[in-house]
Amino acid sequence: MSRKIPKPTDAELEILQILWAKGPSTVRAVNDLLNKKREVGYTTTLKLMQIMADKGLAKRNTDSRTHIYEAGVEEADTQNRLLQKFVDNTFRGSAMKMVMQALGNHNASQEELEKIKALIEQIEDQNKEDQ
Amino acid sequence: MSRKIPKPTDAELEILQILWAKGPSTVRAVNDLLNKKREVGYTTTLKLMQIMADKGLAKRNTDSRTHIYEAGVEEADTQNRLLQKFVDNTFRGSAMKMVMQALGNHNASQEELEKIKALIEQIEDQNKEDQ
DNA sequence: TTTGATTTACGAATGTTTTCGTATATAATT
DNA sequence: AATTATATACGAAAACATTCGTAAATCAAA
Repeated sequence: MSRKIPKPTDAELEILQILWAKGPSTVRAVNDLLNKKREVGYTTTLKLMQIMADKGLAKRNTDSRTHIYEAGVEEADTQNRLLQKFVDNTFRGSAMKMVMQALGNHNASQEELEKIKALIEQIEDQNKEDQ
Repeated sequence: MSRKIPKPTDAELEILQILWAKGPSTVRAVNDLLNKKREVGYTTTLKLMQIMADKGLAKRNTDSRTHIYEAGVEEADTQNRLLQKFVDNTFRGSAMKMVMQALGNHNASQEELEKIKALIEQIEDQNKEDQ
């Protein structure tokens, strides 16, 4: 059993963001949060979360009448998978091209730049070891 | 006239990549290239390219019987728009988080890292001027 | 207990994207 | 000229994603 968990759709990703940020939640709670951004019917959210549970994108606890849902996939893993696909589709696989564009567009603070520099140094050290 | 050009779908983006890379092309040429990656029927590609022409995502020259299509949107612009949306959806708007993940995942060469470092310095200089 | 509120389940309508069959026209080949 | 190959046009089927109405069950309040 246990088939491969599919790529979340946009609406599913929106819900995953909430589950990742808030942890185990009711449909009501998720729907309330969604409605701070845009209008969504309760049963719409319910249906999506049921589908997500089917797909394995979410887990649910049905012990009490009010079911509790939590993310069934890890945030970093999922982001990486989506990132990989996005880079392939949009930047023809060139992660570096994307990074350059993102850096160029975004108004990076000094603090952020320092973090990136630190990471780059780390990678450079790694590269040296690999030689 | 000239209404807003919409975000390309996945299949449309795949075709745009080819048009960006190869320049003006026939449906046949695009379809052949697509088929190196996955099986697609000729009329499927044709239909998509016609839709893209309708939307403004592609331009076409119908002078000869065999129409010539070219990209109707610029590569960098389109990538940036899609990047913005992707960062919002997947990284809750944090471009930096995404950059860090991309750098971490990807096996960056020394040359690539140098480019990024150069860009960072450039941004830092910019930041200083802004003070 | 009766009424009203909240929840899940189910199915179907709606909307969008992708795919392709068929018809028709034009060009190339024999 | 007749046949075959290649092209566009059109429409609709198929696949997928989103939305919501309605019913049934459970809980809370009057």
